[in-house]
Amino acid sequence: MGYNIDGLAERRETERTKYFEKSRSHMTAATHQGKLTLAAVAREAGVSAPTVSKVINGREDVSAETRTKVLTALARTGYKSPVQHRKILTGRQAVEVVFDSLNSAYAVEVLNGILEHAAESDIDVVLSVTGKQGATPLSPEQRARRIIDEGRCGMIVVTSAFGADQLDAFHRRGVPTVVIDPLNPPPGDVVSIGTTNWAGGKDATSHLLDLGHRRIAYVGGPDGAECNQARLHGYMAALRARGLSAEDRYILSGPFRTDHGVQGMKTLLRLEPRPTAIFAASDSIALGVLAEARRQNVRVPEEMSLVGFDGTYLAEESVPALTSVTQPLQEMGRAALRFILRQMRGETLDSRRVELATKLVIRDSTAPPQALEPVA
Amino acid sequence: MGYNIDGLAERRETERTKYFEKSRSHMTAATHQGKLTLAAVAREAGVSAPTVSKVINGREDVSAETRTKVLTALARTGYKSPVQHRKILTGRQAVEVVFDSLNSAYAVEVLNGILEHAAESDIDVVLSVTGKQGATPLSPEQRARRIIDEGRCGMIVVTSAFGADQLDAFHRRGVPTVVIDPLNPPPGDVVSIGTTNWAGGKDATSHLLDLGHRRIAYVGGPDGAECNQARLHGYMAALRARGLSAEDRYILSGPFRTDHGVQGMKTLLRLEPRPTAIFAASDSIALGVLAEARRQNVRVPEEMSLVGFDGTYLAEESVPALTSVTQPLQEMGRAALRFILRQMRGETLDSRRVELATKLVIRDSTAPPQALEPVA
DNA sequence: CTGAAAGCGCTTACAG
DNA sequence: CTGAAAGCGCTTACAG
Repeated sequence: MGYNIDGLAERRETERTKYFEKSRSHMTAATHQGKLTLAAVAREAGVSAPTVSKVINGREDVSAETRTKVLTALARTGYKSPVQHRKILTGRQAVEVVFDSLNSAYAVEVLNGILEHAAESDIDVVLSVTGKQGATPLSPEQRARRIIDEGRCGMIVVTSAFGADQLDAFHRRGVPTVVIDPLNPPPGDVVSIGTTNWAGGKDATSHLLDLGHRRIAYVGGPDGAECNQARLHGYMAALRARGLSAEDRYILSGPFRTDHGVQGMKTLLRLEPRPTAIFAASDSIALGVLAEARRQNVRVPEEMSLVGFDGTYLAEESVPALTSVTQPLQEMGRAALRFILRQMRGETLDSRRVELATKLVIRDSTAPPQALEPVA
Repeated sequence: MGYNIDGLAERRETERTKYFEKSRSHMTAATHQGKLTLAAVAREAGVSAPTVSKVINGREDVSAETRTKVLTALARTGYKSPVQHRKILTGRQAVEVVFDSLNSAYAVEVLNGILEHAAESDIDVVLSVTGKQGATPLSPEQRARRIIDEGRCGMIVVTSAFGADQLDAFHRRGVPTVVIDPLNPPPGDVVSIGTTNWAGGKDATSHLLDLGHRRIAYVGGPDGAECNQARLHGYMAALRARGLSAEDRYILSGPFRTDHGVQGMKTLLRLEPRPTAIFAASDSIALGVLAEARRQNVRVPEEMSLVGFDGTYLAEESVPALTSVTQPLQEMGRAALRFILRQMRGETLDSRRVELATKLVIRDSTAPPQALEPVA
């Protein structure tokens, strides 16, 4: 056998991780007795060893069908290349995590969830941030290669900087990959985690309608973002359910940032008639709305009700505290890692898309329209 | 050839590390032309390949004389096993980074600085957070052992959870370690990075004095924290320089958190005479002060001036924007990593303690006492 | 103690 | 697109 891996195995017998044990339990009878070689995987998949080699090395000259068979066999047997194998015997696993930026409470909460679950599972987290790439920008193939070379056990993507080609490159090479709240649906088989944005948008809007508001504006997120579209459609659905229709001029879009909220509020306050309530697509946007309201002496919630989205600590700490649609951000992070661990163990996933439930949390920024008394 | 190392070498020709280049320059003519295989080393040593294999794998059944010949040849040719070779060609170094928590703009900014410099230096960042430790709590020795086993190139500590014993354990084992803004001075030789807290505290207070304030309160950080003591002493020095003395009841302490600011403001507003200005030991504390001011309808800066500390985006985005002592947080992160890289390279450091300069940034939360007109 | 020979696991080149 | 065959580099078993 190659490169003295077994000597190592002997010396460090006690350090085998639970994974390794688990992955063994998924091996089929055929592979159970022998070593788990590439040839064994080939047998399992009903193809030749060279074909498995090609799939592992990301060659193009493999049919989609064969590739699928091989990937399945790889997952089922829990095959590890000698390098990975050695890594499992001697070291800790690490998951690669990539964020767009950490400058949002949203990102930090998701990261907290990942870190927590990683600590529990004894896995390292290798963090990087898009835009802070090294001197040499990498092609999707190179990046995938590197992830494999470094022996990462998977990839959590919380950025829109990775296109479908990149995600596909990870997936084709069998790197378990999970995308959190993607702007666009990821390609084919890549797992994605989101929340019930549509329901959240509907809940936020219904709450305002229940309070008696009829002119409700939506200060939305980026036009292209799927989560924003879902929230917008939830908003429209709630209006329609009461026989109201959305007015274009009450619907804005822009980045999930405070300054967009400031601009949006300026725009809305110039309208005649003004809306009496605003549903903001994120807490940061809502804080911008709130700041501009304060500058223009528009009292919240007396003269303007405001609902945010995300439910981060920003919502709790703002004055007035912000009614907001809470997303289980930590849980999203935890779930992402959980999925990767499952894929590593070769378990079959029930679904490629998971939506966790949002929950409207009512605080002090919403009230009936034209309320005369400040909320206590 | 084995495990695709050569294809890799081709594809990543440009990425060879200086390392590798160095080892090449040691190759003899014989090995220069071909690949540097174990067989080539054998030729060089005048023995067979199996013999070299035995030496590399630490077998006993090799004569001392033969072993010496082989070791010499190994050194002269710079032979690397496939695994090592691969690691050199593809492998990256990683620095271990430990935070107390990421739930502060302060922490995220420091982390941003680390990530940025890491990306530039092609180094991975392995992040963890204190309190989210795995199932098995590690002893200082075990933790140090693990850092070494995983081949980390260094350790950046932004937490008070590691005591002097832990830091010492890292240092004794030769793991380059840098502590950022430690609550207490780290032991002996460990490098620490901070800012000019004393000067910052003095600047903040002098600014308020210059505006004409005489009753200035300090809503401080944790009693034990060195950075807090320095800020407090800067505050007192500024007062003394004007012939004023600090009043105990104007000096509070507590955690660097919003709720402490809220409580502090409640306490101060009950005093008679009230202070006309507050120096808060962090932006989060200042935001708590600001929130309570709003609740109690105390206008800032007209009825109460407020200076924060940190200069994170929180200060910029608050309404009114917060005058604050800016710390170069990103630069602290960058500097920490820079120090580790230097220690790795064996450079001698001029100093075990670095203080970066703070800078007072004046925004809209400070004004002369009892100003009648709001600041534009 | 040494190394020729056999073997292992993976990859490559190429015939079909 | 696939896989039999050849090849590579390292290791092992064993004859001397």
